Amino acid sequence: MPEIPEMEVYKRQLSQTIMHKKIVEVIVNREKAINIPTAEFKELVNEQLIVFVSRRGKHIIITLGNGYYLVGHLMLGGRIYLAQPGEKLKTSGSVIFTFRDESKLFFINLRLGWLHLYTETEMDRAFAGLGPEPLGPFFTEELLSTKLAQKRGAIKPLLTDQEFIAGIGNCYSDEILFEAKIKPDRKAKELNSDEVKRLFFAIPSVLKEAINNGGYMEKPFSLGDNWTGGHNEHLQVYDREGQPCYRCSGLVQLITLSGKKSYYCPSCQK
DNA sequence: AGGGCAACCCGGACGC
DNA sequence: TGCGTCCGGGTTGCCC
Repeated sequence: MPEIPEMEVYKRQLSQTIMHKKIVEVIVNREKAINIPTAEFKELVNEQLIVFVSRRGKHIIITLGNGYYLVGHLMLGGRIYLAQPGEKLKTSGSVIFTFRDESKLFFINLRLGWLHLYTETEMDRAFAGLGPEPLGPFFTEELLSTKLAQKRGAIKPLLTDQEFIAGIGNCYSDEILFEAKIKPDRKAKELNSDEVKRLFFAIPSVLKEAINNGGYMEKPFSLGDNWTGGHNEHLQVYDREGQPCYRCSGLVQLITLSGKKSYYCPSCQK
């Protein structure tokens, strides 16, 4: 379930590999994944140049030469793969773009995930409800503190609320709370200023470390890529139920909060 | 407001 | 090896 670090790793690799390439073929194997009729989608995407690659929350954004935007959300299990010219893949892919140099960009396993073609207005509308980018300049301690004070619920589910902060999901919310030494069921508005400060610093610090390590994905982005997925063995609490905490040797516990799995160390998170 | 829940979807895990 | 069953995960929408 890609979150900011995984999408950022994709974004950086896409920026280095597909920029200024021209799309010469579009294959849509899964029509449900796109937002307009396939013929229209192909008409608007084929023959276009890739002019920019960016990210908003968990969305990847590919800007085309004609001013349209390909906006993708991988949801669960979705992934992106860049195949070298002539490289054969076992999976068919939900949507595939072939470039003039015969490399191919695969969007794979878009089951709940999607790849939409938007005008700028449509994209703005799609992103209108998203909270601040936690790695962006507008995410300040004061903003976080103010927003926390307005919320009655527990901090863990709040961190995964895309309207509260964009791009954090189930895994990194647990990792962030571990780093900040805050228990996931603590009420957001009851965090003291020291805890808010720790949370504020833990958010970018955990996300940036995960990005540097390549995120926690299982599959590479392309042949020879040994960056993607490097964070897997660095996770502190996520999916480590019953295993010793790396910080204090307490046992990592799993609880459910608002229907969300929440891993934490009961002895060093307060 | 926020918690609960169903729907979406199917790969992968598990049972036999 | 195979076939059936079930679960998970982010998001949306609807209910209370």
